[in-house]
Amino acid sequence: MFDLPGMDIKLKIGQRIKEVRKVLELSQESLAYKAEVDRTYVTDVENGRRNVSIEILERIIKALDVSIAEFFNSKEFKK
Amino acid sequence: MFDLPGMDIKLKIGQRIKEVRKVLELSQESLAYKAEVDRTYVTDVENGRRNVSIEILERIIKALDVSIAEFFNSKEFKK
DNA sequence: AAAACATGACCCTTAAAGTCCGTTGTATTA
DNA sequence: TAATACAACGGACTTTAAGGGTCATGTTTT
Repeated sequence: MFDLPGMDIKLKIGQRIKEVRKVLELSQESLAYKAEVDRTYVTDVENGRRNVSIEILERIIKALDVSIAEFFNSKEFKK
Repeated sequence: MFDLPGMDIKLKIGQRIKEVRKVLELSQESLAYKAEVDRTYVTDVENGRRNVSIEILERIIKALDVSIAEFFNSKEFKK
């Protein structure tokens, strides 16, 4: 995992989702199911190809069982 | 300012932006200019009428001179 | 070796995000 | 009385997010 300061926000979001998902030992598909989004959509988000809206992102974060504050309280989102 | 647990994420985002903007004594228009978004867009976001994408939100947060982590490290985004 | 599972990479609609032109209301200040 | 600054709102327009389809690939299980 990398974290350059000027790194694309979409990639940061993606890797953070993947990171939390892995801790929960969830597949992309079951995360997608919980968040009520398409399976391929989760793939795209994790790979930084989607500029997600805050409502969809909130659903995904909720499905990861963390608060929004916790989700963003990670190295790549500080400074 | 209120904060019900089930409150719309769009409203939470909006009031948080307004809160930080007021501290900086910035007008909606000059924030819009800094964030390179339309002036009417800032009004809409602050009033919870826009489902902002993460890229636009990042620009607004940057224009508020806070990190993304700091922005979301606020009561309404915890649990 | 085949089946089942997980992920990734395209491609393509349509619903919605985001832009831009206004106008209106209010408060302040000359 | 105007003149200025800010916020809110509307309508029309352009761009893109959201969602879905399909095929390919790699791993694991039977």
